[in-house]
Amino acid sequence: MSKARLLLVEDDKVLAELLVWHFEREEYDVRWTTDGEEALMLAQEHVPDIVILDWMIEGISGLEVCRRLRRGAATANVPIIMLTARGEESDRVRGLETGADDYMTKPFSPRELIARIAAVLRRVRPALAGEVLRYADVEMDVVSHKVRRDGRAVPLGPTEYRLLRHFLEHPGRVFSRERLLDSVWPHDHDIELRTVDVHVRRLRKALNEGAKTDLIRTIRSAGYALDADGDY
Amino acid sequence: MSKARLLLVEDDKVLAELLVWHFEREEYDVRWTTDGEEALMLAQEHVPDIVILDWMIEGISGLEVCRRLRRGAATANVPIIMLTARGEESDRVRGLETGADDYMTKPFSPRELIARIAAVLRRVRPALAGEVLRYADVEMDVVSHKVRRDGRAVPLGPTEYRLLRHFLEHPGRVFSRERLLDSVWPHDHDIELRTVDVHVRRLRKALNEGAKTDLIRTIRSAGYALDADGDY
DNA sequence: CCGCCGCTGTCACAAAAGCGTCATCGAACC
DNA sequence: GGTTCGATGACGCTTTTGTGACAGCGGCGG
Repeated sequence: MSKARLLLVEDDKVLAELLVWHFEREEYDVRWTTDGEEALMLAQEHVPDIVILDWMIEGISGLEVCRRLRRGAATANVPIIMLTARGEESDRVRGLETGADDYMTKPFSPRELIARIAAVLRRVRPALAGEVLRYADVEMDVVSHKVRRDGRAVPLGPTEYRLLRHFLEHPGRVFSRERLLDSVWPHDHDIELRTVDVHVRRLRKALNEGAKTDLIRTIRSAGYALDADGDY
Repeated sequence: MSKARLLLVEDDKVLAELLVWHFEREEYDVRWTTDGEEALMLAQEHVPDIVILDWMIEGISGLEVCRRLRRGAATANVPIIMLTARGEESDRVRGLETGADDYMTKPFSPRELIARIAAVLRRVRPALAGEVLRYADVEMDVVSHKVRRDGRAVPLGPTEYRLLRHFLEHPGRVFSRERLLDSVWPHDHDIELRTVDVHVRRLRKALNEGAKTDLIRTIRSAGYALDADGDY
């Protein structure tokens, strides 16, 4: 599993360097900027797994950055932890309501921030926390790379594995072929959209071995989703 | 979509009642216990959408409850917010590492807790956090592309889906066929005005499956509108 | 170093599903 | 009662998805 990509937006250089040091010790792939606009650009060009965002930064405010990240389709679901010197309850509530996932008041301990980051990531990308992913009767052990359905081992190729993992990390959510190519395939070369269909088919075939119900729902002209709900 | 089910484990009765009052105002379906063992039983028998857990409770400790919830297959993914009087950093980190999703130190403001609950739920069950369009007994989950009426799944084609979505985004408003073609159809080629009629019919048919009342009102020589008011 | 084998990406074709149009019927309006 | 506008069912066509086959790549064991 690749490292989790973290974007830090903080204009206090001393604090930022301290945090970067801690983050790197935790094996995060860190990117750091002091500027709101630049943060948005960076997030656009390579979507991070989590954003640590100071409220008071150069250029546009942290709150505004948060709002804009939420508006962008690609970044709408990236978790955000806000940092701030403002300890007022109303500020905290406002931050959370704007779409932040968590909120820490300065001064805080890096260890606690690390712990909160881990808690948020565990929720958003369980695979990064080395847990077992489950959905309906499917289990994926991220550490041993084993997948079983209803207790029975399911043989998967590398791509099918990544595809299934992506679905398991976001059960129920619909993904367009584009988005799947973007998040499941290595970012380098251009691949035909329809290739996704083929891999979905292979995944289905492996997963449904033995007359099981299909867990992957096709949403016409929209994409695919993991879905055990038979009503559809 | 039904209300979010919340399990509160807190043995300070005064605080608990205050919180319950707040939770109910937020339309949560609240269950409250003071005891750790009982909490586990309750969680077993009816899996909650989120658990608010005091660290210091009767019987086994909150931390242990947290750990056991995480171990149970059914409850492994239920988000947990821990409450505690212990403000020590090491405690907070320990709580988060045990699998809590968030952590609040007493005293705290109910508003902030509410905001944190919303933040956590938004991530875990988008459907519970307002990414669902509703009108009367119709719900459209934009993330999973599912539509249900009165709890029953409604199968829709892409165009019907977009059409309904448009109506749900502007309930009660009347749209001319032109306007609908303009905002619901892809902007490329010219389409016969009457085609709208046909799609409205298909949408009605799917939506009214099983002798439901018609939710789409026809306004003669003007257009269509979403409208549950049967007085017309 | 060679050859086998598993995996991948792409294609062409088949099967669905959905779409737009029309002709016709029915209801509302004047 | 005539006229206008909307509802409806049928139908051929287009778009989208499913599927099987295949050739290329790359790793691995021999």
